[in-house]
Formats: sequence, structure tokens, C-alpha cells
Amino acid sequence: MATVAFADRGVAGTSLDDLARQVGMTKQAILYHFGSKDGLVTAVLEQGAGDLVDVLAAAGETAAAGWDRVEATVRAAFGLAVRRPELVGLLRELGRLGPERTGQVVSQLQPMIDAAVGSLQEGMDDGRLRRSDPRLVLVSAYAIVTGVVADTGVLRAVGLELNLKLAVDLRRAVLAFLRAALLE
Amino acid sequence: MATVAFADRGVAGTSLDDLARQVGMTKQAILYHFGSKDGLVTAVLEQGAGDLVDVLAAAGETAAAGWDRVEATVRAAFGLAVRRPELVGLLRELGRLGPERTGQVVSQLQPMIDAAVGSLQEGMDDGRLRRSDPRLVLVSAYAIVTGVVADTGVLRAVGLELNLKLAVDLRRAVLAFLRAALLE
DNA sequence: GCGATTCCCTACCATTTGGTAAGTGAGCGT
DNA sequence: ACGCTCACTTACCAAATGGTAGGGAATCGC
Repeated sequence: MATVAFADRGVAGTSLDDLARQVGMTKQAILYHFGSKDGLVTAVLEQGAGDLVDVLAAAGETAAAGWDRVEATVRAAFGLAVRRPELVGLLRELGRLGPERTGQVVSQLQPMIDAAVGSLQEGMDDGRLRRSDPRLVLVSAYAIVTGVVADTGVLRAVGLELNLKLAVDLRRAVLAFLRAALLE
Repeated sequence: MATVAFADRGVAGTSLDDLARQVGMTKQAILYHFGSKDGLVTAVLEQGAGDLVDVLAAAGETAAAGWDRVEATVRAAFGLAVRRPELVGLLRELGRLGPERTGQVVSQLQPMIDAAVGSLQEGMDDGRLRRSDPRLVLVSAYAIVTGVVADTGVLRAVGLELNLKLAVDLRRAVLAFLRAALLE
């Protein structure tokens, strides 16, 4: 709930009073549980990053290394982005929360990121994937998935509505892009 | 200046006092010129959208329709995103400013967007470009360019630093993606 | 049964926020 | 010289903000 509010209107744009009213508690109940707004932000970020890691890491591990793993991860990422867009919003909010906050979340995501880069690199070394910069691939894929889900205003501007069908189309487009980049 | 602050810390996260101190004026001087914070936001958005249109539309018009125009526009977009990343941040801030604000900016960008979609569609009808959904192409390209520039925290997490060389690499990757999608 | 703890509320508080009121000085047309 | 507008400034203000203090009810260990 707080996650959605922070992702939606930003941390600075969400007052504890608003939040409490939304949850049906008083501001002081929130402060009791989290100590301060800072504490709440920390908890929300930790939970969000945890969820992210849980879903994506699990998806990656179930598939065999190589293209299958890439596809499984992208599918999981799209599913998560559609089901819980607030996680994407949270990632975007990070930029304006300062480096310490970014560091907190990144340190939680780092093992997963390293694993992804490593897996891609390994695939390239084995010749199963075409050689390129795995980090560029990762960043590009991240940008497309998050950008498309988060900027719904932009979607509407080009005459698209974010729904299941569009998500499937976009997933197909992203996978085609990655296939072109990673397979020959 | 206000543009940078709004893009950087968000509208809600930027107080008029902070802003005024940064500019070397008093808050009341700002209020005198813009009437209210709302007025300032409106002006900043209008200016930002105008700049966006100026650069991108000009780039599109100088190149011949078809792939050349796509490439010219992407190059202009990357240039703008690197030179003035706050414009990207502003676009992202739109989402949390509510539909009216989004409408204001979108109506300013709409002719350019329609022209881009139309140009792509025309190229596909002529057979100069491979047939696909031009809106999906546009959204994907938008997401990559803006995502990569705006989420510098994510970049750093994968061990990349946003600089000229990286921007060039990314531009190459995006152009390769678009070429694969639009040319055969 | 009973003290302690947990959890939450009411009542405040200092600070910050966007915004108003009133004045001031520089420049400018007449 | 005079009035007038422009571009501010200082002095406020009411509301909202994050946070503290203290109390009360429910629950738990014993």
C-alpha cells in the first residue's frame, strides 16, 4: 500500500497523514511501527527489492543457461511489471532519493544482476549466445520493460492502452529484439 | 534551473524556497512572475515540451522519409537526452502530476508523435520499411533512450557509467535493434 | 488475578509549505 | 517634477508536515 503510494506520487509527494488515511490507521500508528518516515521508506524499499529478487532470480534459475534463461527471465519481468507496476515505479523513485538509498537497494539486487551478467557472459564464451556487451543487453532490456510499464501517459499519447494484449505484444517485440541481439 | 530541480527531485520534492535560493531570488519573486507554483510547473512543462519538439521535429524533417529519418531522429533524441537529461526527467515526472498535466504536455507533443507514427506507417506501406506496429516501435525506442539516460543508478549497478562513449554504444545498439525491426 | 508489553489513539509541537499584503526603489513617459 | 508601472522585498499567515508525549485498551506470561 505504501509501496503503491510512494511509486505513484513519490516519497516527497506522499504524506504520512494521507498514507494513514488510506490504510485506515493514524499517522502515529505508522510511526510506531517504522519509527520515522525514513524507516518506512527503508522498509518499503527492502520489501520491494526482495520481491523483485525473489521472482526474477527464481525464474532465471528454473531455466537452463543460455537463451532459455534469457527468455524465462524476460517473461517473469514482464509478468511482474504488469502485475505489480509499483515495483517499477519504486525503482524509478530511487533516483531522487539520493545515493545512500540507491546503494541500499542496489546492494540487494547486486547478486542477481551479477548472476545475470555472468550468465550472459558465460553463454557468449560458450558460443551459445552471440558476443556483445552483456551489460548493454541487460540495461536495454530493463529500460524497455520498465519504460513501457511506467510511462502509461506516453503509451496513451501514441494511442496505445496498457492491457494484457499490449503487454504480450511488447513482450514479443522485446524477445525478438533480444533474439536478434543474442542469437544469429 | 527549475526544470532541472523538478526533474531531479520531483515537483513535490522541490519547495519554492529551495528553488529561489538556488536561483538567487526570493520565493516571492518567483511567485510574482508565475503566480503560483502551479503556474511555474505549467511554464516549465510548456518550455520543456517545446524544446523537445523543436529538436526532434527539426531532426526528422531534415532527413528523407524512411530509414534515414528514423536514424536522424534517434540520433537527435540521444543527443538531447545526453545534453539535457532533465527533459527526460520531466517526462517521467509527468506521470505523477495527474492526467491534466499529462494532457497539457501530450497535446504539445501530439503533432510530432502523429507525424512520427505516420512517417513510419508510410514507409511500411511503401515497402521501404518492414511491416509492424509503428506505435510499438516508437514506444520501444522511447523507452530505451529515456530509460538508459534517466536511471543512472541502474547503470551504475551493472557497472556502467553514463558518458559519451556509453551513449554512443547505446545509440549503436538501439539503431541496430531498430534496423533489425524495420529493415530486413 | 496481575503486572508488563504491545499496539494504537488523542493531543500537541516546531518547522516548512504555498501564498498574501503592503511597501520600496528604479526606470520611464509626460 | 510627477505619476505610474515593473520587479522585486520584507513581513506575515494558515495549513500541512514529520515527529513527540502520554494515555488507554487488549493481550500475554506467570
